[in-house]
Amino acid sequence: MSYEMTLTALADPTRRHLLERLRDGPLAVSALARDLPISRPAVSQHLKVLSDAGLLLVEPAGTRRLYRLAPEGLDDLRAWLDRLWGDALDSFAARAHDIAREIARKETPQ
Amino acid sequence: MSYEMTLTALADPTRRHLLERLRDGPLAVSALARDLPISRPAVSQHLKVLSDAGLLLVEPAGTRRLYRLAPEGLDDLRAWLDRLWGDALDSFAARAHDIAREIARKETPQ
DNA sequence: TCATTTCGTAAGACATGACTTACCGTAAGT
DNA sequence: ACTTACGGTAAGTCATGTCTTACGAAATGA
Repeated sequence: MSYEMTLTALADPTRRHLLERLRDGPLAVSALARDLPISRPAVSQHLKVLSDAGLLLVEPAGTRRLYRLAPEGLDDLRAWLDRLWGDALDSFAARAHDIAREIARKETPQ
Repeated sequence: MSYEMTLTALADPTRRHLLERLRDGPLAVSALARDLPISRPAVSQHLKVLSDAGLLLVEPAGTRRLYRLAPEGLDDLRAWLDRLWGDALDSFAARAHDIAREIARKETPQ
């Protein structure tokens, strides 16, 4: 949902591995846990974090639960990144040296 | 540098706050620490993480060190996000229900 | 030269989060 | 009804990371 939760979810290597495996289509929990060095409950916990962050969707299929990437899962994060690294950044980069010299002469900021 | 380090750096609320403050231009360490509820050394440690991840550039100015956003700091992360949430995702989203029904009938995967 | 300011690093305390095993509920097959 | 397979949750352990204080190095000004 929020970009904060998205970043928290993406910060873990195991969770990134899960996302990359789901890149090729939906998978059940046991299938995801099969080639990981951790227990199945641990995978379930990671899947919960990813789902709560809006990155995954679940679809029950019999006794199994199929997880897949949520198409709009990255929207909030992308919006935040775009806002942070916006156009103003480029102009500042161009003026960086001038600004630094001003500051060195104590004209700006603390 | 790597998108892994970028994600680790962006996962912390304090570091995100630092980035947002630097959105408006370069600042020194003490200035950044002034309106944060943590000590100045803690800020220095966060700035090191951000710099190591390629998100910040440093420019010495007298006894001070001016930190600013690195214009290309998000490039690797953006590339990884684009690859993960690629076009194939949409087609899978469209076929999700069909796939789920196949799986429920045990035709696909574990 | 001496004092002051700014900042990085080291060492240790503490909180957070990623694991484990144990357990329970649900769906499907016999 | 009984068994098996699948998966979520709880409780506790352990590692990782985020703080703190203490200290030292470098630049500035008197």
